[in-house]
Amino acid sequence: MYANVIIEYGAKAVDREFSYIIPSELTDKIKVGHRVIVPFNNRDIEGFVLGISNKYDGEYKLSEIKDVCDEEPILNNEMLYLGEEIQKNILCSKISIYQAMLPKALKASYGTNIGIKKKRYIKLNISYEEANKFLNECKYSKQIEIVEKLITTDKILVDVMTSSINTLLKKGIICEEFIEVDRYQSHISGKYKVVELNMQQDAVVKSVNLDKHDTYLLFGITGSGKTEVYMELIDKVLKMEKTAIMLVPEISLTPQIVDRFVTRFGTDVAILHSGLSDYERYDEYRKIMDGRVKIVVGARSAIFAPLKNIGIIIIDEEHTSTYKQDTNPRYHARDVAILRGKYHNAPVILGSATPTLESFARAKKGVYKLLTLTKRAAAGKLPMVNIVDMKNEIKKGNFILSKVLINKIQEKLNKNEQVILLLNRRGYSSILTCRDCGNVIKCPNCDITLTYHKSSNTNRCHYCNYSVKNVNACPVCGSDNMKDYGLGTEKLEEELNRLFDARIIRMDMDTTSKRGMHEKIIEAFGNHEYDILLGTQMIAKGLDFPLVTLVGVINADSSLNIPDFRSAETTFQLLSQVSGRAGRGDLEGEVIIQTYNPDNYSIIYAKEHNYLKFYEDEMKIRKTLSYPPYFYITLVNISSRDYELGFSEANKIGKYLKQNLSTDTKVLGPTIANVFKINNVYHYQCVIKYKYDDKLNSVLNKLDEIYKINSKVDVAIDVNPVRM
DNA sequence: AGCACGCCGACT
DNA sequence: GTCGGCGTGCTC
Repeated sequence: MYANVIIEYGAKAVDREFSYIIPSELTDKIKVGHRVIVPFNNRDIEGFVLGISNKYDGEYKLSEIKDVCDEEPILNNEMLYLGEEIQKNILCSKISIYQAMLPKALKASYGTNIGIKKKRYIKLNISYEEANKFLNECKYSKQIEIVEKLITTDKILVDVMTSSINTLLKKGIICEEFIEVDRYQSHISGKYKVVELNMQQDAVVKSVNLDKHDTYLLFGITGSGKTEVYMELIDKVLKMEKTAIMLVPEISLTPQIVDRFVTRFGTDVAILHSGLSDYERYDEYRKIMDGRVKIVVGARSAIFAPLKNIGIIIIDEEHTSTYKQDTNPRYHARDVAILRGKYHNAPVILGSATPTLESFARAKKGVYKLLTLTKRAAAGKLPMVNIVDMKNEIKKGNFILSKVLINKIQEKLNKNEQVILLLNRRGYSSILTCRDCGNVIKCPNCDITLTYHKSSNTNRCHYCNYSVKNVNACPVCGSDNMKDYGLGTEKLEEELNRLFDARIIRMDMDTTSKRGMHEKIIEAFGNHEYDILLGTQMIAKGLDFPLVTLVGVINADSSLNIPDFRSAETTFQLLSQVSGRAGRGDLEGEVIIQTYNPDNYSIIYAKEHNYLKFYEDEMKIRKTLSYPPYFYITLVNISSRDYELGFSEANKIGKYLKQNLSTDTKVLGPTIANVFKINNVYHYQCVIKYKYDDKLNSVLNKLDEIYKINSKVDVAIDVNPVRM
């Protein structure tokens, strides 16, 4: 018998199946999907069996499979099918897709050993009669104590072996039992309160047909109780003896969402997010594989959770760009969800207060079924939003916080209410410049300015992590007449501490890099141990604090100025989402947005909570400029350490695309990428815009084929990018 | 990806 | 005369 194996290496050059002989002693064991050890190029590596046949007609002298790694196949039929389908739409190696589906412990990776943790228990090995007889005869108090205890309790956990235990084991009075332990313990706080659904929520739940596949877009304003709808739907699915996947943005995987699911559904839930260690993740994953849980709550990769008999897939905050992986394999969880929904004949629910234009357009066309929630679930109304023109404030000398915002913060502090402030930039200041020679301090490896971090007194590059001690002198002319511009969260925190006598906590990548810090900050703020929470966009999503009555956006322009055709959309989404954090309880909330562009439509529509108007205006622009959802986009990124070579190859590729794609397809570029130099690698890009192009896939595949053996120039192809 | 060849420069 | 730089090519 022969097996076709894909090997663990993700390199494009070995992205194909290799044939091996299945030795006779393994023929009964090896099935498609099994993880195996094979000799490859004089060393042992791991791979997955993708096919088995009884003849081989190639000309290679084949080697034998060395061993099978697991009792059961790691990839089931559905996963194998998903791999096939996903590869049809995005360009990447097949192995990279299978690896992305699995926790580290189960990936094909020779030498990685992440095992199951077991604990030692002892229990009685003899009958109670015999045990009593032993107690009468035994004269060692320790041994008697143990046996007496084992008569009343089934088994005892043993942390440290003692001589008494060893003796009892040797005599055969007791025996050992090793039981798998669960290394992940979600700290559950509180009890689930049954929430009565309002009429709108109830209508939404009723209009989802759980017996067939359809994709629904649940368009519900912030605070309208989407999570309650999800839980009700999942409850119905469980009653049908089916299972459910619920995706949330990584950042929402805070105790807040986890709590609600765990308190309501208990041990039926497995949680998958990046905060887990490889061991914890393996334990959670095995619960899913073994069918011990019925619900999986997790971030992007949880869409691959090997649940059987799926009855519903929910993607919360569907507009979130992290649902698309930004490294190979560049899959979008939404696409995988729909594939799986079809496979299981189960509905897929996409939920958001600010859906992507693509999704909303599909809902309008009837491709998705539109469900809406227009009322806040609690008594509260949507918050009143005020826009402050910072151009006027600057004239008054208010560079960071406007007078209005300062007054409002003080007012809330006086009332013992809470405040959230959003500033989408970490560090202290983003630009350091020399007043004498005009030099701007830049990263030596990248094409961007260094950000000054006061707490560590370093200048850091947010692209390549380059870090250098700040010496407060110009590296060009030596002058110490340096000036910093640009506002970051560190400086804002300093300013808040100067202005207010309040308990302030900052949440950004720098304060949450340690494991568990994210949860800690959110819990502490939720317990009102702090009055003001300031942070980057990680504070914008999913948080629910009833005492928060004021949300301030310090600089609404930062996301507006990004050169990406979606910048208005992401700004609108960010402002709407963060505004939605205010006034979620009984208290009314308000929002203050500071901006230098008070007339920008995305800011004005966010103020008015008017998604539909934003949608209409933005769609007109997209139509004029031939952008999604009117056209599809594929981004071809050409990168090289060699500036000249990159340039010439990018031109070759541009020409090749223009000549070989359909005439209706537009090829823009090559141009230099958004950030030209990252880590000493120069990036160029071509943008392909198309409605339908049957040549595209083969042309891109050919391009990929050509450049996968080129070690000097790298070509990365991103189908339907979420960022330009 | 990782490793073996293979062909040209600075050293015991 | 050799050690070793990393370019090229192959792996069932």
